[in-house]
Amino acid sequence: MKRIRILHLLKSDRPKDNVVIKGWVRTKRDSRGFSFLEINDGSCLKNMQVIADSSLANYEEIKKITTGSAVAVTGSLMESPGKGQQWELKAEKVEILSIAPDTFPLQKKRHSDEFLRTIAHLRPRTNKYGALFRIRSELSLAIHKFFREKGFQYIHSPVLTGSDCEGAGELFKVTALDLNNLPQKDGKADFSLDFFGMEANLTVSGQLSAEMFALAMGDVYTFGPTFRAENSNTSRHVAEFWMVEPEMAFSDLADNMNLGEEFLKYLTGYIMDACGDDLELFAKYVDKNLMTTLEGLISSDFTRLSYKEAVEILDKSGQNFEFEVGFGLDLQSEHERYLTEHYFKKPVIVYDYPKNIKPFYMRINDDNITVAAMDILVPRIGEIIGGSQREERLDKLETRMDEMGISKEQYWWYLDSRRYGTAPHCGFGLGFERLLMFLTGVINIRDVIPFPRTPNSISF
RNA sequence: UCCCCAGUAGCUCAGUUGGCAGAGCAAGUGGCUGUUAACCACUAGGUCCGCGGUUCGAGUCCGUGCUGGGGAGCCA
Repeated sequence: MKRIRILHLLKSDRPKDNVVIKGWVRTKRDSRGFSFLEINDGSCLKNMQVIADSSLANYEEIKKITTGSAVAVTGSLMESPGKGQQWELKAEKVEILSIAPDTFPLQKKRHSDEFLRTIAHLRPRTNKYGALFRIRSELSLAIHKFFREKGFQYIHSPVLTGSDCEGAGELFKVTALDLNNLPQKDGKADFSLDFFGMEANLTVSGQLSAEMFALAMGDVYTFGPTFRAENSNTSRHVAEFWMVEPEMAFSDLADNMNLGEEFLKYLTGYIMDACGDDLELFAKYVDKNLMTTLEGLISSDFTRLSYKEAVEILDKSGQNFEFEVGFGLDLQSEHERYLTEHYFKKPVIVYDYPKNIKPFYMRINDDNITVAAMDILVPRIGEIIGGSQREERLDKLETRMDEMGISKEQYWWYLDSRRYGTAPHCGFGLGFERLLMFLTGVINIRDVIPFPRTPNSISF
């Protein structure tokens, strides 16, 4: 008989006979003559309370069931006479699929996030991480739904790349050469003998691929893993993370800001709607202000101001910042958080940054000093979206690449898009994990990705 | 990579001035007629992160290494 998921069973509007559930025992409470089993199957936060009577043939075995054991229960769904749950399952058969020995590391009480990271393979069996990864799954779906409704097409940008893209961060090198016996040429490794005949890396961004496709298919997006080999040891960085990168043809920076704002509001509303029970756990135990923050994002118009105005506000703030504020200097975490958390108290979009702190592909403004860039800042996270209008004019792009010492030969294909039917276009990148942190109130990025990759840590 | 903090039972943590290694939960045994992170009693459980030093005596003080965390930079 096919198992029914606890999520669906708990939504039943009437008693049901002959149902089968399969899952893991969260806790067992024995009474004289019968036992209560709390079963969780991962389909939802709630457990199914199972009543196992001593009249069951294998009751002596049932009494030995431990936390973490896997069971299949056949029985009748009945109204529960006890308080705390509407339904319970009166067992007719309890099949013990496997008993977890007493070394099972999860206790019924709360564990620290630090400890759970050391058993990342078991943490989805806890309430918090089960809820988190259900939200992660729903959020992925919501991203596709948003773009589909907007007429965007999904592009699979490559994971292996020959270019280093915007020079964003350190690269993970990819090779099929024998690292213990590297072929040498002029004292260096000879990658002409490697699989691709040249150096290859894991991608740091799908943007350049997305641009090529936007200039063919109109509106597109990528959503996939990206890799940075930076030795970052913070609660906001991992070496492998997922990024969403939309790219729109025939659009300018204002369109880009509008899309970013609409996108964040859609996703936040979607999760509040689709993940009520799971989100409630985070509002209750992780961040008491979570719902206020999320509702604030949905209901407010994001403040839009130029980088120049932002610097003026910071200058006049009277705050004692650790880092200097001034035109031409990048905004630091503390500056971004001051703007969104204290000064405006809502999401903020900063645009028109000085060109010297931004990459080569951003469109130069008429002042020849700033570029058409925009960052969206949200409370608690800081920068959650970074984007720009791209430089579509071939001569300006080449000049800028020369200035910055970027090889035009290597990017011949990128420049081709500006030779043949170039058009204004723009896009942005959103760190998927950072969005999850914002939506759940979780403060460490290692806790919103199934198996985090950080310096010195790739055991799982 | 830099600055700061921490490491005691399977887990969460206490351990006073340097003087017998502790509690709750988990585990085991027994009890309890409907429990809700059940409850009650009992049992068992320790390389006090590693190495070195000071001392009559170190979980406690000093040095060093490792691991984890917080903050910063880099960035998403």
